[in-house]
Amino acid sequence: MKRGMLGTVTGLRERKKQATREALREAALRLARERGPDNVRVDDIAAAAGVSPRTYNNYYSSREQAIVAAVTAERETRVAAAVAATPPDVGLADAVVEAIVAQYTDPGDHALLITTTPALRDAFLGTTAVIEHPLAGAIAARIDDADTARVLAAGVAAAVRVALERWLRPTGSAGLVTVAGSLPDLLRAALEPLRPALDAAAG
Amino acid sequence: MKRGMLGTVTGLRERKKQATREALREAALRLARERGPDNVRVDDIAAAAGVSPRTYNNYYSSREQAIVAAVTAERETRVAAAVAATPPDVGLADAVVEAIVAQYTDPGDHALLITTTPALRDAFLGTTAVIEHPLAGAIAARIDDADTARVLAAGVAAAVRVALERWLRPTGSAGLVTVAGSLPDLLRAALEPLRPALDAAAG
DNA sequence: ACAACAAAGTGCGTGCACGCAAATTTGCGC
DNA sequence: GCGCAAATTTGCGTGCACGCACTTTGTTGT
Repeated sequence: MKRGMLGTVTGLRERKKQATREALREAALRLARERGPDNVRVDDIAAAAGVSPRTYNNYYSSREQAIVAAVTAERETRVAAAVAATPPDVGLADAVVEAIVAQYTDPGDHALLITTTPALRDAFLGTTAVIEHPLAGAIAARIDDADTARVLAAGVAAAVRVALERWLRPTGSAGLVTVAGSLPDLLRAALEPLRPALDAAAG
Repeated sequence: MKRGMLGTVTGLRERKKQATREALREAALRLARERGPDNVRVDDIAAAAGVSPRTYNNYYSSREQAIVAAVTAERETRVAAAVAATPPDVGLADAVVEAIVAQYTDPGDHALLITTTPALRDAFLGTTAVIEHPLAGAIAARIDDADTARVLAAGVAAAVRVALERWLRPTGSAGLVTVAGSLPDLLRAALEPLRPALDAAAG
C-alpha cells in the first residue's frame, strides 16, 4: 500500500471515499435546508449524492448523522490540533477550554436548523462523543498518563454536552430562569468545574 | 389524582405500569439466557410478557434496553441514595467513589451475557447516562451549586463509562497489555482523576 | 500488461422503532 | 352502579439500519 510521508493515504480509493462522504453530508444539508429536515428521506440523500441507499449506511449510521456531520465538519480533529498546538507554558486547563470555545464558535449559524427537530438535537449532542478520542490523544501528549488522559477527555466531552444541552433548551421545565447565555459563556461555565482535575493531572 | 405523601403514586394505574415494565425486562432476560441474545425477537418478549409488540416500545426504545434494564435494575437510584446517605464528614469524592463501586459490584454474574453481543455491550454502556440526573441531584444536595453538580455528575458518569469499556475489552488492539483488572479497581482508577474536581467543588 | 487480490458499492431480506388514530381500560365524581 | 374523561394499549403503515452474498473497481506483485 502506497502512503504519503505522513499517515495520509494518497490512493485513488481513499480520495474517492472521502469525496463520497463529503457528497453525502453536503447533499443531506442542502436537502434539509430546502425541504425541512422531516421531508428528507435517506433515499433522496443517496440519490442526490449518486450512490445507492445501501451505501449511505456504509458511511453514516443514521439519517441525522449526515446532516450534523455537515455542520460539525471536522471539529473534533481541530479541537485536538488546537490543544496540541498550544505552547507548553499555557496551563492544560486553559489550553483545553480555549480550544473548545474557539472551535465551537459557529461562523455559519446552523442553530436554527438543529433546534428544529428533536432527532437532530440528539444527533448533534451525540457528536460530543467524537471529540473524546482525538482529545484524549492531545491531552496524553501533555501528561504522560494515557489512562488519565482518556478519563479527562471523557469528562470534558461530557461537560461540553451539558453546555450544549443548556444552550438548546429555551427553558427548563416550570418557570425556572435557567439563563441561556451565549454558547461560549455556557462552555466556559460548564468546563470550569473540571479545571481542578485538569490542573492536578498536568501539575 | 391521588398521591401518597411522597411523590409515589398509589393508583392501580401506576402499579400496573411498573408491573408491565418488570414483566417485560424479566421476560427479556429469561429468553436471552435460554436462547442466546441473538435468537430473541422483540415479538417474543412481548408475547412472553402478555402485551402487544407495539406496547413493548412504549416501555423500552430498543430491543436491548429491556435486557440491560433487567441487569442494572435500579442501580441509578441506589447510587444517588448511597451518596445522599453518606454522612457529611466524609468527603464528596469518597462518597461518590464508594457509592459507585458498591453499586457496580455485581452479585449475580451477568458479565457473560453482556459481553456476548456487541449491541448488548453498547446498550449496557449507555446505562451510565441514566445515573447522571439522580447523581446530579445527590451532589447538588452537598454543594449548593446545581449547575456545577450537573457537570460533575456528567463527568463521573463519563468516567464510569470509560471504566466499563476497559472492563469489557479483553485486549486493546495490537499486543498492548491494558491489564483489565477487577471492575472495582477499574472504577476507582477511572474516578481518581476527577477527585480534585469533586474536592474543589465541595471545599 | 495481466492476473490475483482486496476493498468499496449494491440489492435484497429481515427486524425494528415510532407516529398516528381507533379501541380498551382505569380513575373518579355523582 | 354509572358514565365521562384521561390514560394506556393496540394495529397499522412507513422509514430505517444492517447482515449477507454478489458485483464492480482500485491495487499490487510478477
